Amino acid sequence: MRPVELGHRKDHPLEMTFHSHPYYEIFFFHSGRCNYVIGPNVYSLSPGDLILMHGMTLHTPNPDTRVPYVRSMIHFQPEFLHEFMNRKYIAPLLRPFEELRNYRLQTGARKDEVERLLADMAALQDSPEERAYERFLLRFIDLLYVVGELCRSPMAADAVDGVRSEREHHVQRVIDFIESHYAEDFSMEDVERELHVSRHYLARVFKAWTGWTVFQFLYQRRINQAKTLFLVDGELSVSEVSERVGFKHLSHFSRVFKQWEGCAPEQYKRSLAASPRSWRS
DNA sequence: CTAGCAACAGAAACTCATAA
DNA sequence: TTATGAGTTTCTGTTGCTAG
Repeated sequence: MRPVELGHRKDHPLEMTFHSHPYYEIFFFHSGRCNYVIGPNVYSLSPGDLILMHGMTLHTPNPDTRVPYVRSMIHFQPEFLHEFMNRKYIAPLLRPFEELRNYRLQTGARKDEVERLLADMAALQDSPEERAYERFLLRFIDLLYVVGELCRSPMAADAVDGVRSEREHHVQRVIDFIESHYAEDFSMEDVERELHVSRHYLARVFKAWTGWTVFQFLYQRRINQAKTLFLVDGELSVSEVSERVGFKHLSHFSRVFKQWEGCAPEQYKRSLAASPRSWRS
C-alpha cells in the first residue's frame, strides 16, 4: 500500500460504515448534502468543506441520498514525509493533524485551488507515466501547505459554526453524553433524564441525523477505545479491556467486537502483537 | 410544518450457563 | 481465560396523537 492514497470520488458502500484506521485523513466535500460525525462533533457539511482527521477518531458521513454526493478522501501515513523531504519543513505540515483536533475547514475562496490539486492528484495516481507518483506526492505536499494556511486563517476555522437546528443540537448533546459516559453503565433512561427529552424522540432524531442508532454509536465508541487500549498496552487482558470500556459482561464485549471488527478480541490482540504498527511511536 | 410524547411489535442487546 | 448458545430484558422504529 502506498503511503498516500486518494480515495474514490463516487459513492462507496464501504465508507458508509463507521470506521477508524491508523492514518491521517483529509476529506474534501465537493457537492451534495451530508451530515458528518467525527468523534464527539457533528457537522452539516457544505460544498467546499474540508475535514482533517486523525484516523483513529471515529468518523462517518451520512449523506442525503437524494442528491449526488461527491467527495475525495486522502489517507496518508505521516512518517512518509520523512523520506520525502528535509526534517525542518515537515513539522508545520503535520501540525494541523497532530493537534489531534478534528478540524472542519471552509476553503472559501481557495475552493477552486483545492479542487484543481485533487483533480491533478487523481489523474497522476492512475497514470502509468514514469515519475507520476512523485508528481502526485508534490501536489499532495502543496495541498498540505494550503491546508496549513487555511488553518491559520481565523475565518476558515470551525470557530464560526453556523446556526444549529434544534435536532442537530439534540444529536450533539447525545454524543456529548456518550463521550463522557460510554465507559459506564448506559441506558436510554439516563440520556432522557440528562437531556429532558423523550428517549423515543431522541432515538429517532439521532438515527435520522447520523444514520446510526444511539447504541450502535455507543458500541463503536467502546470498541474503538478497546482497540486503542490493545494498541497502547499489549499486556491488558481481554476481560480487563472489556470492563474498562464499559461492558459489564465479557461475553457481550466479545460478541459485539466480533460483529464490528470481524474477529474476536483475543485474535485482534494477537494480530497486533504479530505486526507492531510504526505509527504508534 | 416542526417539536414532542406514548404505546407496541419486533429486533437487538444483556445475562447466565457452559464449553473450549 | 475467552467464546458461544439460549432465554430474558431492553431498545428501536413505526404509528398516531397533541401543541405551537
